[in-house]
Amino acid sequence: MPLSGYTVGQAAKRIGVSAKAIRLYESRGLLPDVRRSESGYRLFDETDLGILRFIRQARSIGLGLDEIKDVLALQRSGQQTCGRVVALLDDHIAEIDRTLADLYALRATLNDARAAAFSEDGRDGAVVCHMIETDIPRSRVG
Amino acid sequence: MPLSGYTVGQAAKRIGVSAKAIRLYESRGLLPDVRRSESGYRLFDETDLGILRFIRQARSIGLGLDEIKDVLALQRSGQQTCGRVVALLDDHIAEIDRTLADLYALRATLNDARAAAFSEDGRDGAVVCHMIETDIPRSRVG
DNA sequence: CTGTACCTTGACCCTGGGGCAAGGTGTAGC
DNA sequence: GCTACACCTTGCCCCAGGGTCAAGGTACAG
Repeated sequence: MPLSGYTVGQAAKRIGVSAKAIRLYESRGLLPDVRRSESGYRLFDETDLGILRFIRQARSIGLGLDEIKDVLALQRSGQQTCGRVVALLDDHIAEIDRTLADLYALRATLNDARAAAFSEDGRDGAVVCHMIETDIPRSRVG
Repeated sequence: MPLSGYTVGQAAKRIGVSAKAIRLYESRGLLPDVRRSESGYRLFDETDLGILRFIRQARSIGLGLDEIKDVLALQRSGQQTCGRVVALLDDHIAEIDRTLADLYALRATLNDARAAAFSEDGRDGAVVCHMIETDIPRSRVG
């Protein structure tokens, strides 16, 4: 029985996503009502590929599968999705800013730790890494 | 039978880590040979608390449990840990720099997407979000 | 007919724990 | 002693976003 439409592997190759990822999207409800062949193969049409491109784009800018699912549901119901998408983008931008700030602080901390790691410990003459090794008694460590 | 030493909950409170986390550390081999009471309760001494503080510190600067385990093993074997720790820190700093660059690019992309989301689509007069909604035919979406 | 390339579902693995359940234990009050 | 309650034990499932492997069915070329 010849297959009309794209199998999951073909769709994966065209979109640039793994077949496993596509099955995951379907199982999470992002890609409902995928046609099946008599033997159970998924058969994707151009509409499905469009949705998959959408998902890939949305994933690439950090949206989660649940968020993407919500946007897709809005689209399917004929709603305007711009407001929702912009809100999601704003949330993600804000979170990225927080993450950036955290990473900068972490980077500074790591640099300090790196510098401190070379200093000598006065307690017992051993060279230890101050920033990290705070209170491990030598009795049980060495 | 009165318990001599800190139970997992007491240790957790003193260190500022969840009891569940402490059990995880033990199960991953970061905290070997924890003493047990006759009834099976974990009993932590000051040495254990020192190791737990070490783990908390190391976790706070982004080291993974496996990495921390390696450093602890070096310490237990009497090795100098500074070199290893510095190498780990360098790895993490480099990865943070990569992540920072990625996040900056992502932030820029999101800002572009946000701006583009407000523009109108010429195809069918509907206002859609260009950056994301690329090719989903209206036939099946709306 | 056979080879092999692809498909299916299912289950387990990763991080670093969170949360829950069933049952044992420590301790205090009465 | 009995009870109440907090805390402990182990074990299992859950989170994101899949990766990887297994057992078995299917499409297609030669």
